[in-house]
Amino acid sequence: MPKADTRIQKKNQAAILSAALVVFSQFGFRGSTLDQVADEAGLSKPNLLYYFPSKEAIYTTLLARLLENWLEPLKNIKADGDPVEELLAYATHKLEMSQHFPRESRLFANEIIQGAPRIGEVLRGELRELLGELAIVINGWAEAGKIRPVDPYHLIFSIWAVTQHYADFDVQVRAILGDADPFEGAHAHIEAMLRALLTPAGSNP
Amino acid sequence: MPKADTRIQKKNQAAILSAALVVFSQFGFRGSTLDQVADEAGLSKPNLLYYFPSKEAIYTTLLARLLENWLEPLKNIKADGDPVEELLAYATHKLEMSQHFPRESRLFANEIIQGAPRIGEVLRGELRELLGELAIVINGWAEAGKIRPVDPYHLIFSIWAVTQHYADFDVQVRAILGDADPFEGAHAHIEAMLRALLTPAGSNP
DNA sequence: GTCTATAACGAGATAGAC
DNA sequence: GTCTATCTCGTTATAGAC
Repeated sequence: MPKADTRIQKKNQAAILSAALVVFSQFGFRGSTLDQVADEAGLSKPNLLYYFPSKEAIYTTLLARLLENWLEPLKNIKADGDPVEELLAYATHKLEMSQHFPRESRLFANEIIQGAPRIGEVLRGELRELLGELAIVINGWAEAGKIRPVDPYHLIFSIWAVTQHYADFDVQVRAILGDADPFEGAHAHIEAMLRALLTPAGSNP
Repeated sequence: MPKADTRIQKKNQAAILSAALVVFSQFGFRGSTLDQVADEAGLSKPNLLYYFPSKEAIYTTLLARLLENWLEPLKNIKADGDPVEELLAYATHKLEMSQHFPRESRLFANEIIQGAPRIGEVLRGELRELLGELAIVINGWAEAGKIRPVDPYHLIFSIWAVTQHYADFDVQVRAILGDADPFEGAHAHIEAMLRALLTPAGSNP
């Protein structure tokens, strides 16, 4: 990102990043070419490299932005809220991210599947720490009898898995469902699954 | 696959496919190079192309083999078995595939994320048909009161999602869990989740 | 700031000796 | 059957005109 000065520069930078998201999320870093990104952005290839020093720089800029949005919802789970509703709200938010930002999800998935060479440190650092804190909260809820006992880590993994599945495996989901909108049924199913798992025995009908 | 005659030929073919699985599952088709596959296989690049006519041919051979193992467990769900146990056995089997064949899972994930250009027909054809039949079975179980009412498609999606997550997002799972073995906790969690969701109200403690 | 042209390199595939 | 050498093309990145 050389200079973020004029309006047209910001616009071109945004166009490049938007185009790069489309391409990288489909083919991964090594499978994508600058020609594809340039075409998608409506710019020439050298012009891309005027705004960003390298292919790598475009990709890492994209990843860095993504990680912020990725970690932020985790921090919004409130220990003093209603446990089941807090976790349901988190899962619903993640599902809506899959619905409205599927390319971001696939970009992330590509990076992880390939061994997370560029964000491994974040996973082992900030993400791990965030989840450690959340695990304590969830364990506290279980001990207080507000939810049924559950492994907090695998609970989060399963929320990630089922929500991101609808973005990352979108092609497969739509191949099977045909014209039906996946997300309506998905939300109802995930809510039912989490309520069945988490709601303590003897709570409401 | 030119000739599948002699023993050494079969061995080299197997070495190539095994090496190709390692490489393609990590970098995807376009991100992988024949040099990498040749190195991994301990053969020269021209020698690879003696056994297979092209890079594409190696990849599609791998995909075709994978698809058989991928679809087969679905067919083993028996309509006359105990519903909850049948579905649990299927989920357990899928989880064990993630544990013992994670590269196959990542190869499949790469292909789907990139839009399934080579297996889209299988998804819209055989897989869709298989799931249609299974959905009828599951709906029958629900109507007979043997499981709680559930959307059969999203139930299968969620089983796929949570089991494959442990292979495809292995790096992230291990970054968070550290030294702990993911699969022990995973199995217990998935079983608890499915039993909570599926077991009809008023069945055993 | 944006373009054409091109350098430098990597990768899929082939030729031909052994 | 397997190798070395090479052809050819696609890709990243740069040089330099406008």
